[in-house]
Amino acid sequence: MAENSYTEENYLKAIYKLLELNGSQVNTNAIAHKLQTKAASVTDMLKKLAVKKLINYQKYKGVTLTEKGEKLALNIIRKHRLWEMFLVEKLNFKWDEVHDVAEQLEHVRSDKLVSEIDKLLGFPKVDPHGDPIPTSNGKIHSTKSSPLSLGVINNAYVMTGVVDHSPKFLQYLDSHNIMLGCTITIDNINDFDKSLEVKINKRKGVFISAEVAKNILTNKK
Amino acid sequence: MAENSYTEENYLKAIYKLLELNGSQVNTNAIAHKLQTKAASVTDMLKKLAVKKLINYQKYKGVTLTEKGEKLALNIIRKHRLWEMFLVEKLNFKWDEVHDVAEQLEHVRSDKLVSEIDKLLGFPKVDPHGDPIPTSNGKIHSTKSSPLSLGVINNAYVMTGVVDHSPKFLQYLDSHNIMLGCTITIDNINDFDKSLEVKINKRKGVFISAEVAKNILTNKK
DNA sequence: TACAATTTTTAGACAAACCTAAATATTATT
DNA sequence: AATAATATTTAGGTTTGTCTAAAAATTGTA
Repeated sequence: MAENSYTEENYLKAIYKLLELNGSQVNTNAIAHKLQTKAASVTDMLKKLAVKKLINYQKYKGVTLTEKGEKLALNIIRKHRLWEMFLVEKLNFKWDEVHDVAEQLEHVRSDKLVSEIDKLLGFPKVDPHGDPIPTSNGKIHSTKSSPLSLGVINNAYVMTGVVDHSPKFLQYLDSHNIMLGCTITIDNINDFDKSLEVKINKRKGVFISAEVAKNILTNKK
Repeated sequence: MAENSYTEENYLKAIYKLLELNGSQVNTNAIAHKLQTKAASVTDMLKKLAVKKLINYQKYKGVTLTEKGEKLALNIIRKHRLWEMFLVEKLNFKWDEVHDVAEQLEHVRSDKLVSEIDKLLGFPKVDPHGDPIPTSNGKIHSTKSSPLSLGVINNAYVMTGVVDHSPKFLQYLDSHNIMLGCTITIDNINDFDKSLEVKINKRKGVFISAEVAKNILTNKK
C-alpha cells in the first residue's frame, strides 16, 4: 500500500520537526537547509508528497502535514527513538553516538521488529536525550519543560532533556557530569553575561554559560 | 573510501553464494535469476563492479570475486547472520521469519553496532539455520556436513543445518519437531521412493520424504 | 507604490539502477 | 562445419532524486 522511499520518510520527518519548532507552516528553504539539499530538489519532492496526500502544499505558501503524513512522520520518529534507546541500553552506545546509526535503522520495515524492541526495552517513554517516544498509534506527549536559562535563582530543577543534540554538546555535558535526571539548583545568576552558578546534585560551584543553559531542558522540582 | 551502494552489496553477496554452490565461476543469467532482475541489468552492474576491482570480469566469460570483493561479501553475510541470530535469540523471531528483516539490517553501516551485537550474542559461530558466521576479518568455516539423504541405515546423525531456507520448509520442520541439534537415526530406507523412516531424538516412526531428506544437513554422530 | 532583495518554482540535465528489444557471442546439435 | 539454440551484451529508454541556471512570485524597503 503506502510504499514510501527512505527519502520520502526523511522529508516527512524533517517537515514534522520544523513544524514542531516553527509552529504553523514550513517553507522550502528551511527543508532544504535541514536536509542539506537544494530548494529545487525540495520543490520536486513536495509535489510528490502532495500527490500522495502526505502534505498540504500550495505553491509559494509553505507546507503542513496531513493527518496521514503526520502519522508516518511520527512512526519514523518512534522507530528512531526506540533504536536510540536500544543502542544505549543494550549495546553500550553513548548518547552522543546513537544518532547516525538510528538514522539508518529507523527505515527498516518490520512491525514485529519495532514492537519487540519496544518490549525488550520495557516500553520506554523517552529516548536517551529525554525526547518522548511516539506510541504505535501516533500519539506523542508534548513535554512542557523549559530551558535552564529561564530558571529562577535558588530554585531546584530536574534535567529532562536537551535542545542541541550535537555530539559536541552532549560530550560537554558528559565531561561535566551533567545528565538526564540530575537535580540542578541555581545558586547565582551573573547579571553581566547571564551565566549561572549551580549545584548539580550535591556538587556545588558548577559554572554554566548562558549558551549551555539555553540548551538544557528542565522541570521545576 | 569504499562507498558501496546497497545494490552493489547485494550483487556481491549473490555472486559469493553462487560461487559457493557452483564452484569456479558465475554467469550473468544465474545472477539475474538470483536477484530477480534482468540479464541486461546484471551486465551493467558487472561492469561497474569490475571497475571498482571487486570482481574479475571478462565479457561472456562469467565472473569471480577479487579478494577485496570477497571480503566485502563476507562482511555482508556476517552482518546478515548476526542479525538473524539476534532476532531469534533476543526478539522472539522464529527461524522462518528472520530472512527479510536481516536483508534490510545487513546494510546498516556501523562497525560498533556489529561488534556489540556479536558481543551481546556471545560471539556465535553459526546462525539460526546452522550457517557459519564469518569473522570480522573475513574468515569462514566451511561446514563438511552432508544431507540426510546420503545417510546410511541404522546410523545416527546430528542435524546441523538446512539447504532450503524457505519459510515453507522451515515451518514444515517446525511442525514435525525437527530442529538443529536433534539426533536423527535412520531406521529404514524405502527402496522405491528413497523416503526414510527415522527416529528424531527419542521419537520413533517419523517419516521423511526424499525431498525433505535432501534439505536436512547432518554430521555423523 | 515601485523597485530591490529574497524565496520559490520551472526547465533542462545527470547518475544510479532498472527495463525492452536488437545485436552479437558462445555452445550445442545435426 | 554449419546451423540452431542459448547466453550475453549493447543501445536506447524510464524513474527517482538530485543538480544548476533562469524565470516567476513574494516580501521588504525606500
